[in-house]
Amino acid sequence: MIQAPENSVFDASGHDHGACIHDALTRAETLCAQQGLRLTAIRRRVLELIWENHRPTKAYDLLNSINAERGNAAPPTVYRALDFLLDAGLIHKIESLNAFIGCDAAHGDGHPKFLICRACERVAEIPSPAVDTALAREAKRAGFTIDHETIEIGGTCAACAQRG
Amino acid sequence: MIQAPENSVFDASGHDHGACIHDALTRAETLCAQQGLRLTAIRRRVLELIWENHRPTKAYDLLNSINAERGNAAPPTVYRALDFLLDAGLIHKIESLNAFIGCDAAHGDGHPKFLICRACERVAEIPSPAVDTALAREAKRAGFTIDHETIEIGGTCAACAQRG
DNA sequence: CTTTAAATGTTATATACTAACGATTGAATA
DNA sequence: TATTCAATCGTTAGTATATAACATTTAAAG
Repeated sequence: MIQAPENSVFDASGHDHGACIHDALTRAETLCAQQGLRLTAIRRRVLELIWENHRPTKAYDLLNSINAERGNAAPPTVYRALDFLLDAGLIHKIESLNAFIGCDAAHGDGHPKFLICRACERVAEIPSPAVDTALAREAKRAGFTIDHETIEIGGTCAACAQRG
Repeated sequence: MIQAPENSVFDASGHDHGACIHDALTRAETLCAQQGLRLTAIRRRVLELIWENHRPTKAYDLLNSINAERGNAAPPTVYRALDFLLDAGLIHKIESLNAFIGCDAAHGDGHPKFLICRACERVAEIPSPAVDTALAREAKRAGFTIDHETIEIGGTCAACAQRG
């Protein structure tokens, strides 16, 4: 189990990880039901593995886990599940790590933004309307239409900075 | 030659590409001389190829170009040159494309930020103190120390939007 | 049921990157 | 200028990430 640090967005103290995973899956089921998407066994399991890990998770780690359980997965099995989950907005890809993390909807309506601690490998999905506004202004100035934002801030979280 | 669109940061009208490449290499030479870095033939040629392309350029495309010229390059040849150029701040890696682009210093002192047109594949490196400020504020709120920012905004540039 | 589109299995391959070690080069200095 | 030593480069091999293509299975809809 992850040791609990003490700051806000990275805070894991009082984090009931079992409930966290359960909630994420419930949200996924609700969303898929609403949108007429099929959360199949593989897709559900991949999502669950990502939430269990609660860190950016690599495709081949997922592949190994799936294979340990069912013994018959090839890369496309996992990549197709990941593509589905990405399209459904249930996970995000962290481009700078080639890894995937559950969407906790902390970005609200805005674009997702991540603080990534290199020491503990944990990721916080943060809202920041101010960043969105500033980027929207820059885009407008350039006559640029935004589709997607990749905002990944690498560094050190408070807990890791404190422990040296 | 790239057809010239008409907006600001993506503007290529009146762009003398030969001079642009030449300037970039001159800047690189100056910087390396100042810092006691060795801009060797391979490193220089890789940088030049990236600027000639003037788009995010893949490592293996560079490898193929080098091989067409000299016939004896393996992946490490290119990756080592890219590592050098990255460390020297002469190029940036676009994480969302696994590709590399010349640093045009448009970010000034701040972290580099990119507008990436999916239609024409061109990239504009934009300054935005407002974005930097907003992110710094969010990081501070979280007690997070920033090392590196990956900010890549995908979308459509004005010229591509106009031509449909 | 039957049909059919979606999902999955399977094989193969493309793309991205790195480790390790020997050979060469070139800058510093004896 | 000869020597030395660290930086650079060549080379082989391997690991990591991702996709193409097509066969088979599943399950939703008629």
